[in-house]
Amino acid sequence: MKAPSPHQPAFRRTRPDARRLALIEACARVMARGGAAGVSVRAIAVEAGVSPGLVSHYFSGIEALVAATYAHVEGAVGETLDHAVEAAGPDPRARLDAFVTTTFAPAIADPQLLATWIAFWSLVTARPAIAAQHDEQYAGSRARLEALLGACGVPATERRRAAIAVSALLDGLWLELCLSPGCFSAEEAGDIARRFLDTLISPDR
Amino acid sequence: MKAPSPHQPAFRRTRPDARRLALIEACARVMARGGAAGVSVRAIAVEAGVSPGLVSHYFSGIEALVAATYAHVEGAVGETLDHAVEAAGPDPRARLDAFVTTTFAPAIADPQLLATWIAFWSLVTARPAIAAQHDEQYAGSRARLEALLGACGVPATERRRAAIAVSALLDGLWLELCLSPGCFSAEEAGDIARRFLDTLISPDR
DNA sequence: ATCGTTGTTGTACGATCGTCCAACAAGCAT
DNA sequence: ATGCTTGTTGGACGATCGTACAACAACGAT
Repeated sequence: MKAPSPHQPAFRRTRPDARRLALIEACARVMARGGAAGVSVRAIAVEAGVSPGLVSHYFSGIEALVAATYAHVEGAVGETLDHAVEAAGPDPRARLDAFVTTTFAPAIADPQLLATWIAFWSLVTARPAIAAQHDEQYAGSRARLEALLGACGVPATERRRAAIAVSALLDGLWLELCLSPGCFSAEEAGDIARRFLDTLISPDR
Repeated sequence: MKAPSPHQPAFRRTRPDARRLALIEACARVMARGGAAGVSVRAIAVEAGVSPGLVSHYFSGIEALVAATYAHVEGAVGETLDHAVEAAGPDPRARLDAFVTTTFAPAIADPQLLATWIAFWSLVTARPAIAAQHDEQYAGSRARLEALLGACGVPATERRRAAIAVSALLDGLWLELCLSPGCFSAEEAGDIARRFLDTLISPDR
């Protein structure tokens, strides 16, 4: 090597939004590995390969980073579900079934993903801002479900309740699937959810 | 005051099991007040009115105390549900409805109670012993539900699935009711669950 | 080639964490 | 009244936490 360069850079500068995203993804990995209790500024900095000071530079605190990570992971989950629904074609019921099946697919019903939710939930009760963020996320999730149910012929007057019910059933199955994966299978969860949908959607169409 | 006593006792001795229970209840109160993240040996000791060293004396660590607290609170919830079922009389469907209604009653669908569950859940992924404890609790909960469903005429071959489904729906509704109490009411949650039970229980009896 | 900006580093700081253990005293047996 | 058992205290200890900040260096502008 001719090596005219006296040294290689000790670090690389990055566009703020890219660095911010890297920190968020590092936070998600740390939570996935060590659980919600293992998150710390230093662990995240090591995971992202940066100095601990950077976390404070991009986020007002560790809680803000957890909240941003939740928002990011929730967005990714939403995209995965949307793509699955779109790939299912035009038939409304097929789209709803795809939504259910994907909810229990390995990419989403992941014990490591649950750690992000738990870390976020643990802040909901005490922090009003976090509670508001959760309400917003839940409202969005329910709206998506209402649209899918409406396309299947669920009357507008029943959509709200139906969406709350489906959302709760899916969440409950998803939670248990993550907490004790050996108790029942993703296929069973999907069957249970689809059978429930049968009772909500009138067959006369 | 004649006060022949030079001083009043600096502390009172207690039977080990009573002190242990007092620490568990103090842990539950601390979690209810400050969320799952606020639990610490010192906070629990202050809440229980004892010295910090006592926590280490009765429990091998803070995680063991959280696990014991979860077991205790879960037992109390189970008793509340059992009493409600018993008070509902002999009719199987009335007993099942009482189970549902009580699940969403203020005593159980309590945001502060959720903190205990979250603190416990945050340990499930990383600690095998905690995971085993959760599996045991879930199996017990499902068995109780299976018995109630069986009494309502759900065939034995379908009981397992039905219990998983009902348990998931109740858990999902309970979770959302705790996380954002303003989104829907306990009455709505009860109506949704009872309507779901209608679809599981054949009316021909 | 040099400058200016700003993303990044590394550390110091005080607070708080869980754990441990020797000393103490409350209450029962004698 | 006295001694003994043991529940209880209270602080020491090292580790780790979140935060703040002055110095540094990468890199585009000039």
